[in-house]
Amino acid sequence: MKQKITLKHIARELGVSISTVSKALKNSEEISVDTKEKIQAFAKLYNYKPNNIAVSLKNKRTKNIGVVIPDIVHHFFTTVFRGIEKYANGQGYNVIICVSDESFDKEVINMEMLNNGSIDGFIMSLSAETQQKNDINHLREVVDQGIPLVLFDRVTDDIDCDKVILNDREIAYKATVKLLEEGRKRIALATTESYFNVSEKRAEGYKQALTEYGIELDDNLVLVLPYDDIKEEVINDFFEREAVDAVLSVNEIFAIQCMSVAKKRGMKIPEDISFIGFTDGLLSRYSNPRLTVVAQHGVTMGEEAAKMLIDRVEREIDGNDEEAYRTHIVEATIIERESTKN
Amino acid sequence: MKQKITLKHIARELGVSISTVSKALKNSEEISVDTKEKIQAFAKLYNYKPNNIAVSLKNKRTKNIGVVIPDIVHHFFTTVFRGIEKYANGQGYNVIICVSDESFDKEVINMEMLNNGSIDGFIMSLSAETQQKNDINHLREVVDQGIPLVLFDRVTDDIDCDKVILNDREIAYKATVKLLEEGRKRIALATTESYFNVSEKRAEGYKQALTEYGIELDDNLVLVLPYDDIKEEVINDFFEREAVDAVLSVNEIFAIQCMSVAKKRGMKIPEDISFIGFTDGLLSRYSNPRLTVVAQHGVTMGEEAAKMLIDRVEREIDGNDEEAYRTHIVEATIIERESTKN
DNA sequence: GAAGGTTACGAAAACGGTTTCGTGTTAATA
DNA sequence: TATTAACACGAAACCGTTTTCGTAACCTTC
Repeated sequence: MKQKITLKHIARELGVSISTVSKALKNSEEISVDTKEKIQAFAKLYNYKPNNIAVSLKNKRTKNIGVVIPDIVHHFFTTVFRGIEKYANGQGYNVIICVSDESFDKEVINMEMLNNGSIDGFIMSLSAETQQKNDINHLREVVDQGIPLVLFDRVTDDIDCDKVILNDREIAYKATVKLLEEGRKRIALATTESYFNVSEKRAEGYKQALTEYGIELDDNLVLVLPYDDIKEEVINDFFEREAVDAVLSVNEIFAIQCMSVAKKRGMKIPEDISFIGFTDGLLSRYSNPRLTVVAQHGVTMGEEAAKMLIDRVEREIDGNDEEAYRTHIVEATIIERESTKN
Repeated sequence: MKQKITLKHIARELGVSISTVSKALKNSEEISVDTKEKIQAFAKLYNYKPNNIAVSLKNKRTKNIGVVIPDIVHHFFTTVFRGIEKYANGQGYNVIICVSDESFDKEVINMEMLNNGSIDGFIMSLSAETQQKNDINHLREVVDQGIPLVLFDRVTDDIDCDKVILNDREIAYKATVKLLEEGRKRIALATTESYFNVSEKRAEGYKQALTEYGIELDDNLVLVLPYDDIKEEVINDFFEREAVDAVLSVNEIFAIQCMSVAKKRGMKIPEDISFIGFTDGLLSRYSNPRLTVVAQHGVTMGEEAAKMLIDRVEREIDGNDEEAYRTHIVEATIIERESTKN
């Protein structure tokens, strides 16, 4: 078991000082070519790698970014994370990830765990509970400390920082219009229980489209489902109660489940009823019929978030601090598959 | 923007030495109650948090663990990661994750990025390419350096370290037996192209069961599919060519796709044909019919891997180094749903 | 040959903690 | 009153780097 080698070891072994070794390995002009070659060869031979922790302490930057998300076993967050990781690694940054599990307390604890010098900045999407309570003191604190923060998807207007969001309202509007253009009259909205800002925005788009097409809003057509453990009866009762000829769903699970119930009730898709869901995950791709979806381009969102964060981190280092906060909007697209008419 | 406060600040402000502050905050007996109270109150007021980087440098341990996996947008790995993160966070460890994207080079680069003092140990699952080449010098190197390493799922026999694996052979055997007990005679195996050790083990179990039931092995019943971009025709041709009354699939995607083709060919599930897939993901749960699966208990695997790693890290610190390497076997279970007979 | 300029390197401070050891003050004891 | 022990704290080393500054030794130049 060979221990990691340090500057000190090299210096002692070669009979020079630590500073000389450090400079030589950075190819400093200060050191003679002979000495540099000797030191570099030795370092290479023993596979010297600077200790990152020491460098971090000295430089006051870690090249780590902290990601706090509500869930990882979830297609959208996974793809966003993929984007973050991809961009960050490309820039030589590592990614430390913590999962809040939709819990406010865990979110706070996670942030505290990371906010002790371990990271250069945060990328976050708020937990359900945080959004409900709208308690964002933990975010305020990091912003006040001057630690760069980028919020994505589940953001809050109450905090001033960089953000990456989807054009939720517009795309929901477009999706609804698409259903209307198919001739659908009674379009249901399958949405979440607790109030996520994204669900709200999607509902706005949905309503706007209906209104523009002269269709009266009917609250009975809004089906609110719990985040998990969805009972099929609930959906069945809904279909029993309401004559529905299309469903716009804020996620793919709701859409798939509604589709499944509709099929069981003998409805033909897309002849009798159309479906559009948010999130272009595996479920949509392999469902029967394949589900028309709103692709959220998670990877793009992640890359953009990482870019915004890293740009700001590096700007801070260079001293050009005061750049205004931006909100980047990622354009969702509709992927037409078999659950809607063409 | 208030800067983070350090021991030095507190010391200066309170007119004591840094050592006194450090000790007071650790509630050392050496410091008088008065002084301690004063210092602790001050620290609390200014929300003092020790700088993790400095502590890491001093202690030579980071309380970070590095996870390198082939893919994150993949249900199984995601659940394992969830388990790792859960256990690790509970023990006060953070998790840095890198994705190798099934590429050998990226795997090596990722490990090098982390192996410079940033982490106390690795948890890994090998990339497809690494398994193909069976080039494991990068693993050897970290093991030689005495850095704890835990391999899970996609492991190699050629490296001596802690491992967490599934009882792949046995569970594939059981699944096949289940199909045989249903009276199935021509059981297909849908498997991957490149040779993953897990696919191989599953194939072994499959073959063993057939042999024990006196059924001659027929290589024509083994359907090898590419990892992505599967063409439906390939599967259709397979069904056209071979009379198949059951399919055991090494993952859920293959199973779902085969099921979809079988349905299109007019076969009744599970009357005419049964399906069992590995991985209890969303696809299986929401497919039609719902797919009977082998649950790999990813969270358990992740927790176990994290536990093994952290135990070893902490043992090393305490000096009781030489504990033999273990291989923990997680028992998969079969979840019966609608794609098999009861 | 004195003044000034390079060259090539080392000493030391700094990053923010932890920890060992030394020491001045006070209290207890003989 | 002298000795000693307990108490409360500070100095300093250390973790592994980076970086500033100082300085011998040599080289120019007039």
